[in-house]
Order: sequence, then C-alpha cells, then structure tokens
Amino acid sequence: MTEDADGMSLADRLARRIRALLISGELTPGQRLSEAAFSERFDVSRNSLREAFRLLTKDGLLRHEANRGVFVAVPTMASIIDIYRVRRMLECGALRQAWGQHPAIRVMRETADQGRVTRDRQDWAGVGSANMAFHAAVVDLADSARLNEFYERISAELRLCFGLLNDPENLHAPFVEMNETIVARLEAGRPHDAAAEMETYLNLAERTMLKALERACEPA
Amino acid sequence: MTEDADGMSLADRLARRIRALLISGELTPGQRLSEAAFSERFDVSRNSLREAFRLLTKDGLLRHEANRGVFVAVPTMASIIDIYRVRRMLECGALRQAWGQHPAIRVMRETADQGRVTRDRQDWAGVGSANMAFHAAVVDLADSARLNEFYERISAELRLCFGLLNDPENLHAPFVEMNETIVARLEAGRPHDAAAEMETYLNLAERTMLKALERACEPA
DNA sequence: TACGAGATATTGTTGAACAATATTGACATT
DNA sequence: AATGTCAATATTGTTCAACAATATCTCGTA
Repeated sequence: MTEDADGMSLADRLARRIRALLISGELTPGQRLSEAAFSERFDVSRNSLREAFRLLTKDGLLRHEANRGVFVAVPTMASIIDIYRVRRMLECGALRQAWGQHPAIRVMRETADQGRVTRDRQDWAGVGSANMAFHAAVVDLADSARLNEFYERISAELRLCFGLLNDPENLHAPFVEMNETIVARLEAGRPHDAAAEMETYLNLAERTMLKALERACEPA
Repeated sequence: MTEDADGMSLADRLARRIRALLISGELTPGQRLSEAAFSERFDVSRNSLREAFRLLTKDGLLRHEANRGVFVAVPTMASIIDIYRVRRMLECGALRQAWGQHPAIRVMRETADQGRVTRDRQDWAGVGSANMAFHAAVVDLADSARLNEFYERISAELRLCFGLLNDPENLHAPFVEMNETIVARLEAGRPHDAAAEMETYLNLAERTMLKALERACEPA
C-alpha cells in the first residue's frame, strides 16, 4: 500500500507520516501542532518539519495562523458541502465520459466486491477502504494525472471528516449496494445512467455526513 | 490585481514572486533554479527559499530532482493533453450545472466584452488576460472554493505553456467570438448548449496548443 | 473581578556548518 | 582523439543555534 519511501526528501516523508496520523484520527481537528514537539517526536530539525507543514497546509489538512502555529483543520458544514460539490463534478463527470473498456472499470468491480465481502464480515474499516478505492478508481476513468492528484487531496480531507465521526457502519455500509449498481451500469455500457446513480449516491452521502457532523458538534 | 501581501509568510510571498517570474516568461522551461543564486537575488535565507520552491513544486510549476535541484517545469504534449482534459471536466461541468442568475455570469459577460475590446485594439496580452479571467469565471459558476483553487493551479501551468509559445495573436484572438457565444447561451438559459460550445472551444484550443508546441520544439 | 506590565514561550527568519550527492576537470590508457 | 578513472569542487539535504517579532501566561494592583 505505502509506496517507495526512498528518493523522496525528508519533508515529503514527514508529510506522509503526519498525513497518516491525521487520517487515522490520532491527531484531532483543531489541535495545535507545536513545531518543537513534533521536531522532537520525529527527530528532525524544525526547518524540515516546517517544510512538511507547509505541504500539508497546501493540501487543506492543516491550517496555518500567523505567529500562532499550525492546527489540524476542523471540518465544517461549508467544507463538507464544498467537498461534495467537487466530488459530484469529478466523479459524475468521469463516469459520463468513461470509455467502456477502461481498465479502471475492473478496479471498480473488484473494490465493489471487496466492499460487499468486508461488509458481510462487519469489517467496517475494510468497507471504508474499499469504498475509498472504488471512488478513486472512478476518478481514474478520466485518465488525468492532475485530476487523480487533486482527488487524492480531497479524499484525504474527507477522511479527516470521517475521523471526526465515530459511526463507520452507517457511514459506509449503506453504500456497498450503490457502488455495485454504478459499476454494473458502466459494465452494461450505460455510463450516463452510472453518472446519474453516482449523483444520487453523493447527495445521500453528503446528507449523511452533514447529519453526522451536526450530531458530532452538539452532543446531547 | 495583486492581493494583500502582508500577513502571509515570507515563503508564500516568495512563491508568488517566483510564480510571477515563471508566467511572465522571465524564467524559461528547463532552467535550473540555484538555491544560492535565488536566495541572494531575493535576499532571503536558503531555508525560506526552499519552502517557496516546495510550494511551487506542489503546484506543478517547478520540478524537483533529488540532489540536483529544482527546474522550471517543461510543458510537454502529455501535460497539455492532461490540462485540457481537466479543463473539459471542470469548465463544461460548471457550465452544465450553472444556475441562471449566478453572479459569475456577469463576470463572464464583462470579460468576454473586454476580450473583444482588447482584440480590436490588437492588445494581445490584454486578450490573453481577459480570456483567462473569462474561464476562471466559468469555473466559479460551480461555487466551490477548492475547485477555484485547483483551477488557479491549472491555469498557472497553462500560462507557463503560453510563455513557451510566442504567438499570442493566434493563441487567443480566435476565441473571443466563442466566449461571447458561450455566455450568450448561458444568458439565454441554455447551460447545456453553453457546455457543448465550451467543449468545442477546448478541443480547438487544445489542438492549437499542441500544434504550437510542436512548432516550438522543432524550429526550422 | 478586571486590567496592565512584565516574564515566558512560540513562531519567523537567518546564517553557518557539515554530510551526501552530483558535476567538473585533469590525467592516464587505448 | 575518444574514453575511463579519480580526485577536486560545487550544490543540495539537513541540522543547529541564534535572535527578532509576536502571542500567551502570570501575577500584582486597582
């Protein structure tokens, strides 16, 4: 899963490690990331750490306040709405123009199946991973390196939102069936229907996320 | 045009200055950017400069080779094809789902008119600027901060490509009419037609760019 | 409690240092 | 002349220590 770690500069490797901490929920939204503490923790210089912070800030995972330091980004309604707007544009667009024999369709099929298997096993983390991989494959249909990279960034931000919520079952499980429908439409040579289905999916997912965020913000 | 320069960190300001040099063509594709030379030139420390380089690398404007330094990215056929794939997805998508009363439509109208005025004046740089602003307004129809930011990055990369070519007239002038058509379709409440027109536009622009790049690479 | 003033800690930026790697150039070999 | 070798040189990668600027905290006083 994790790719080649060598050849990349220290800051890149650092950014990757911190990103992992972020999406694993080990670092909670709003938390301040002290330069001193983290350079100590990772045994790197403050300068190198600052380069890594800068990258993650550009990715939207950290927020930078002048003279106050960097903080883990806190998901808001606005950011969720924005993220789903992006997803509708990218994923529905990719589906609509998908070539019938594109290799990514096989990846979609595999990850959709994987989603069902893990769900039946009640392995919710597995369902989440399969789901993310499914949608990355959808974007890959567009055959654009820049789009893929952009989606990766959006995807990381979304995972940050997931971390805030603690209900992986309701967050991912309901979507297994829809993924299967979408890939089936595509396999049947009906990309437009697949896109329509995806739009339904994303609207539902967005509502679910917003509702979950609402609950998370105002705990009884 | 240029926004508030204070409040931002040194690296951000540096990145902006260097970006300006890049899109103005003062730095030519493939050129190596020495850390020593640039930290001298801008009178900043190497550390700060490296942070700026990192940001621009993430934007795709610079390329980083391990232990060899950073270089101005060189546009290739592949990158142009990729960029236009992104543009088709973003701009056509934004048009298709555009709300009829969106304020960005007025910006589109204004920049389209501005394009005609500057063209009649044979102010090709002006035509280029108006054109870029027009398409930024198109993306703005989608009402997504992340999409806008992403498009800005793509846009900067594209300007880098323009710099390589030296034929602003043929590169921008033919598109004045098409922009007017597109915004007219939108004003007439026919977003789908506008999107179709945009697709035609982008296909034509892509071909023009590829042809121009070909000529630039193999000078007689 | 509210308010300032000074003490403290943190970030912003710099400059120098050194290791690791890449480039150059002189020299020898064919 | 072309090519390969190896030391000399330059550049990047990373660290460290320092200091200015700004934010946060503490505490004494009204």
